[in-house]
Amino acid sequence: MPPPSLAAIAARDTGDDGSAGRGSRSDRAADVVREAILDGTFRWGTRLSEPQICAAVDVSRNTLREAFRTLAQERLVVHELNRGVFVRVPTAQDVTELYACRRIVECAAVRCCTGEPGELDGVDAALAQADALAGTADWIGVGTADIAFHRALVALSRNERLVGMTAGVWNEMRLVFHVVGEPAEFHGSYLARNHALAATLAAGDTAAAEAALHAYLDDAEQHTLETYRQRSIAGA
Amino acid sequence: MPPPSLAAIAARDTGDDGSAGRGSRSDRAADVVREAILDGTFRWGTRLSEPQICAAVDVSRNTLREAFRTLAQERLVVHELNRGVFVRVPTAQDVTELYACRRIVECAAVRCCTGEPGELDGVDAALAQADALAGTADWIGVGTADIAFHRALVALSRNERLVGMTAGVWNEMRLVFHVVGEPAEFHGSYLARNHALAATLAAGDTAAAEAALHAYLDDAEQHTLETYRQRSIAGA
DNA sequence: GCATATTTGTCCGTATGTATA
DNA sequence: CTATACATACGGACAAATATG
Repeated sequence: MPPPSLAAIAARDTGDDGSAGRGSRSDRAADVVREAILDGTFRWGTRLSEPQICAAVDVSRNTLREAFRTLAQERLVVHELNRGVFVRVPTAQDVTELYACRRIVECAAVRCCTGEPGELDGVDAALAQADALAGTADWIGVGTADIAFHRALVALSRNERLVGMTAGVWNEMRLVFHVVGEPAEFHGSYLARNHALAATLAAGDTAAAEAALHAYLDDAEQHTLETYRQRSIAGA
Repeated sequence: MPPPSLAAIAARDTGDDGSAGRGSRSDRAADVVREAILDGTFRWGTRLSEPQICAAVDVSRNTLREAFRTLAQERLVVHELNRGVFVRVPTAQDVTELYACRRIVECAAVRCCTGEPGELDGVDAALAQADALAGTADWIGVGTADIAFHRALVALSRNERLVGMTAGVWNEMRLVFHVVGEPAEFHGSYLARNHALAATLAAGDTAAAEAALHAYLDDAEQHTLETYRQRSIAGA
């Protein structure tokens, strides 16, 4: 297999904002690699070679290793001693735990919904984004917007710490979507349910919304696990 | 103020297991510094000087910086660009969010209690530890055991990811306890309630246990915030 | 099974920029 | 305003572990 287009990654780096001002160098290196993982440039299970990526993003090994440490804590990569860092491969067991976490946190956050004006702005924005991308058949983008929608649900708790705590969950969900291959119909069916959920919330019926969300996550979990079984992906 | 006893920290390093075998050097450096923060050797707000700690734990700056990155993600220290790393100081706002997270996660975990034999072993062990330390008037130890008790409650979910997600919460709670100064009576009153909670769980009444836990966390939050107000600790 | 090449883990020295006294 | 101390980042070096032929 040919190495991923590292040149394109380096280009993204410089094209960011021109001046290399804000944030430390290792943070910006982490940004570039994170983006490449989330959009699928670095596929699940790929080993990330230090020398190659050092050259691509133009940082020293020490700086890149700090960036790797950040990404490891974000659950995007796993670090194996003396072997290097690899893009994480979520197992079937991971999928089960991921959805269990989401049921707990998302349902609790929805219960915090108060109905004050503007509260659902973030939720609606994610929905609009998903609609737009579905129109252009960009299903990876739709998957990302779906994640943004559910992250916006957690933000309803108005608890910055809870949002930060779930950051790793969304990263792993992005990897899960890449693993299942995101066929066109995978996210399409959930887009309608997201709309229904938002409407229930806007109507102020948080109890019904919570119940619907719980069922939604149960269904999505089963759907994902079924896809895992079909493709014989490791579950240990 | 005199610098903390760095020599004692270095001694702990070698006294760990003799051979410096398992884990990377940066991981072991993080272990030493983490322990020093959790047990109060490095007080809240303290700036952690790279040169001093490098000498104390006998690692290079690059390695120590990797360790700092780990501790920052664990929420024990905060990293300010070009200024260094500081032991985190939880604000009153942090306390509020912390307890909100705990209400959500701990109550959900308790609901997962099935009643199978041995399920409460971790919970009981933490209680026994707290009792023993209360007997020796080691109130810092009692606070740590209290945290271990509640961490064991989360483990009832049998969700390794949920346990990992809350790791930062327990670290910050430890810092909160250090900030409030943990007088003798601070943890003592909750020890009895922990025992009652465990008894309710052992009896299989998870609904009552969840209600009691919710009330417990409400009370502890108010108690902590009151102490914050009395000592005029920043809340922004 | 063995020798070799690659890669990682760790360290040092140093230059540059930034904050503080 | 200058000076000092410190954090940031680089490049090079070597040992150890791993992968490859």
